[in-house]
Amino acid sequence: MSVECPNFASQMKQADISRELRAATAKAVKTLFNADISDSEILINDTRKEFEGDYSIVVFPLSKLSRKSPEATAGEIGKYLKDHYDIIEDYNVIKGFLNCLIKTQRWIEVFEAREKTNDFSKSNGKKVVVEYCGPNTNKPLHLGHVRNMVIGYSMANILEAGGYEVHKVNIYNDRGIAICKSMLAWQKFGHGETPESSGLKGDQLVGKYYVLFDQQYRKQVADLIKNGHNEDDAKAATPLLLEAQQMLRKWESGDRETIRLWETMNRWVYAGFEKTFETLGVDFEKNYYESEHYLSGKELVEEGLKKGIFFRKDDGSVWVDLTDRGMDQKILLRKDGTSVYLTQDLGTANSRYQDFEMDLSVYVVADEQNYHFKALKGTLEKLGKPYASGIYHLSYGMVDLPSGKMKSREGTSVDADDLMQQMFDTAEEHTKALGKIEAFSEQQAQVLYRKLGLGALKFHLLRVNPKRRILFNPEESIEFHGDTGPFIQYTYARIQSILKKWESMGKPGNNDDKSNTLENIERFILRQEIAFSKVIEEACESMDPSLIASFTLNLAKLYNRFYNEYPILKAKDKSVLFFRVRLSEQVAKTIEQAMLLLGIEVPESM
RNA sequence: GGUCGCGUAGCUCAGCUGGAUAGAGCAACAGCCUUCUAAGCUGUGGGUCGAAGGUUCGAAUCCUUCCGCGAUCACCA
Repeated sequence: MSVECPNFASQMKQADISRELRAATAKAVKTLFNADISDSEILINDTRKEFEGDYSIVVFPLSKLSRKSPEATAGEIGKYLKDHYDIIEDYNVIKGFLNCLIKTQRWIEVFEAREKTNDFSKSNGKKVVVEYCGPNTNKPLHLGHVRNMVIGYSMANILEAGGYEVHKVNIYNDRGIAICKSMLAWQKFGHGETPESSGLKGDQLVGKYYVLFDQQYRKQVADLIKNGHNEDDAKAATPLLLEAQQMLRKWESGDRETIRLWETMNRWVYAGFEKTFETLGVDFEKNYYESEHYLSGKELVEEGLKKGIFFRKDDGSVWVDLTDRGMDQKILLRKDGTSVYLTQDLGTANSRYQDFEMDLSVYVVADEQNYHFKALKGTLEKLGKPYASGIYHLSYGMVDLPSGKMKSREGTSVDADDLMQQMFDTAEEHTKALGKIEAFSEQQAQVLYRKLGLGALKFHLLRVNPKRRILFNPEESIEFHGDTGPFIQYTYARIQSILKKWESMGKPGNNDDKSNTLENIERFILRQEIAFSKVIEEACESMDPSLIASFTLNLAKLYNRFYNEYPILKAKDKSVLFFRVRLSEQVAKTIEQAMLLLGIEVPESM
């Protein structure tokens, strides 16, 4: 059974003039020069603003087929197009570029088609799981997690717009030595402190003891060094570290008291994380816990051994040889039979496939783990797992401070909750300074500050290519002017203001009022509008939300130029007024959709 | 040392599978609100696209070498 539902992408394609032009050019080449060329081989650019035209066909490659000069070739193709396609108003040739001016009528038709396709609904029949966040449970979330979450959440939205059925999941690294350090410090120095008794968010409370552990630990190391130990010995021999290791062993052997403490403190952390997720506006369909999976993956190792893909060394440890893929040998089981990181991820990948049977599995994880994911994928491929090829590591660069890497235990990391609060405060300052929201209730104002603060923060993180490192200077606050989230939000709010005013005017204009002129800037806006679906496709293919960010920024810039240079509600001609209102409305819709793909909300006024 | 990534204006970044005189924002300077929201718009200055070769009609983009920065190559996760 198949349901015919409007497919955003395919309808948009019908309204894609550059695609029409490409097909027409291929036909022209066939007719004029009797040469075959596929549509995709024809390169079409937006005409640069210093020349007349909407789209430019790059003719250099075609002159090989015509055996004429680029200019002559362009001239012939231009004439053919103008004679045979009524979408061409005129053309001109400059060097090897054929600049085509599209008829106003065609632009209007395309615009009307665009107006009708404002939702994405058609599925591509594929499932994707997006794993993001992946925190340790011994400390609160920091700016690095924020970048991760914002990328993951946005990429999930973009994939959904691209037709995927999307499942967002989180993985909690809830066991190991790190959480034991927090537990031990709390046990020794906490005096029974709880989130309730201290008023601290649970994750902040647990993080406090993680930092405290490190401080006490350093003190002990210093003492040992003073008493004649060398540094390496001292680091390994402090009573605190030995105790933490002891605690980890007790945890692994299932010691009831240790497990109970671990459960309690993790519960605090999860409650704290939930608040941060809610404030940031991200969510997960399912949570995975390392504590439930760290033993799994062993069956896969058995399977690999049986198939002869893995091998056992003399000491009993099990390895996979990835040298044929330019990697090394990787250990899978220690000689005592315990599993390592890679083994665990083998196990989680497997159970994830049992849970979702996804076609694609996206892991949003920092680029320090590039090698690990290459090894994971390579190992699963060797095992012949059906989901191996669908593994995609969405690798992003870490966030640095001017002083270097963020380190939670040294207290140098930028706390996610603090940062968001700071953004809200800054948004409030800016807004109050402008004094445009007197009509707002306190409640409405708070909602606005949150939208603007998050808009600024998320856009700042998403507008750069994920694989780039980001330098965050706490001394310089994130901008609200220029190429920013609030600038785009402002553009949206401005349009809403126009639309409201238009309504209060009694909505002058109707569909009989056909405009037959377009300003250049209006054509530029339309050209940008109809590129949206292609940008979504590209963002899916390259797993890169920054493409959406650039697109949206450009659209907002074009609109603001238009807004500043031309009257909309004050246009003299009613048909022009009506068209400009509709164009504005459409731009607002696109901005809203695009921003939602980034996980950013837009305000009705600001 | 091996592998991978990055290097574009003072700063932060765009630049699609090679295409026109390399584009924005910030910062600096000069303009634009009795007119639809000035978180806006316009203009000016600012570049040997890390370096050198190569491929091409054509290179920031592709190839090679080199320089600089980072990550990784853990029986940590």
